[in-house]
Amino acid sequence: MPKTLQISQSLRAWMDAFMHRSMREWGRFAKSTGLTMPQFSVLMQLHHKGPCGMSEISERFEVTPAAASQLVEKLVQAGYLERTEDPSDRRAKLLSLSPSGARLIEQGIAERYRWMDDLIKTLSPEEQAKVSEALEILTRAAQSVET
Amino acid sequence: MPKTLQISQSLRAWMDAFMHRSMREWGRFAKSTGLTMPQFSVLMQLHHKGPCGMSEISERFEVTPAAASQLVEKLVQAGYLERTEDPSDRRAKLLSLSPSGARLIEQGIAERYRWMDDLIKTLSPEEQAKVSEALEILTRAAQSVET
DNA sequence: GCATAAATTTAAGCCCGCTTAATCAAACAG
DNA sequence: CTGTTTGATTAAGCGGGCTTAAATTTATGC
Repeated sequence: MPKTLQISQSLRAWMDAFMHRSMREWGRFAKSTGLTMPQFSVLMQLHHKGPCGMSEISERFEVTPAAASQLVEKLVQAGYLERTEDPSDRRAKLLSLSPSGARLIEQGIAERYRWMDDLIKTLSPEEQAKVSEALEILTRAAQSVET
Repeated sequence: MPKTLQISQSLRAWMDAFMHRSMREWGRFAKSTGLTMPQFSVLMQLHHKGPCGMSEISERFEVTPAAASQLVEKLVQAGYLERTEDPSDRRAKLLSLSPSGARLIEQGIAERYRWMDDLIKTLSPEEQAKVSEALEILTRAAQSVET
């Protein structure tokens, strides 16, 4: 088997195994907080990329500005988001996670990665070293390919 | 830095980078097919675990049997799922991907992993070998931890 | 064989996300 | 200053997913 095909297959196998678990767990966690997945995704986005404007939400999620506005409105009501006027353009709004929103996401991340930590514990030290190195390679490559 | 912490961090970094891209792409693809995420998830589940009964859907997605039934009904109507009587218990139903459903998922997977293949191409042969080995270790570990 | 339990389905109703269309306020171009 | 464009919001309406409750069919225990 050619190398490139082989690694491609290992990557897919891992991603398949991981994605299923991961998406289910996000869903569960979101549900346990009373948030819907779209709402949760917005919080995740803010956590990942930092504060942004309303239009960025609408673009990133590929929905109309109206939809974005309604989605954000609910999160503001729930106290997870802060929506302030953009000083440089008073038509625009600036969105950021509230402390409570940030706490929620941190907690979700912690829960979500717990099984991965358990998984790592089952590896021998040599395996851990190999895995660690490989992941750094991948992450570096992913950053350089980032759009 | 202790090994276990280090690998845990590399794993998280990679997963963060990967998950965001991945979930967005699944969403896009699902939308392009006219399916909703829950519908799509059911197809994915079937693809991943093979045929199963109605009750398994309801358990796995943590929804009532009624909800599962309605969800499946739409997928059957759309021609992506086949629903047959379980010969060993005529109350139960057996669900499996139709050829068209299988094709859909294969295509989604192919599109979804394209960027990963591009990513792999940027690695040197030695890096590819390391990554490949590490991913096999992880996948094996994930399977043995599987609930 | 009969009462009970189990696997699904159907129907009614709720909330949510999304869209389009209309509205409003601020920015901008002449 | 005025007409236009831009960013956001609101309202109305559609379809989806979900739940509960009721109905149907098939298995099971005694």
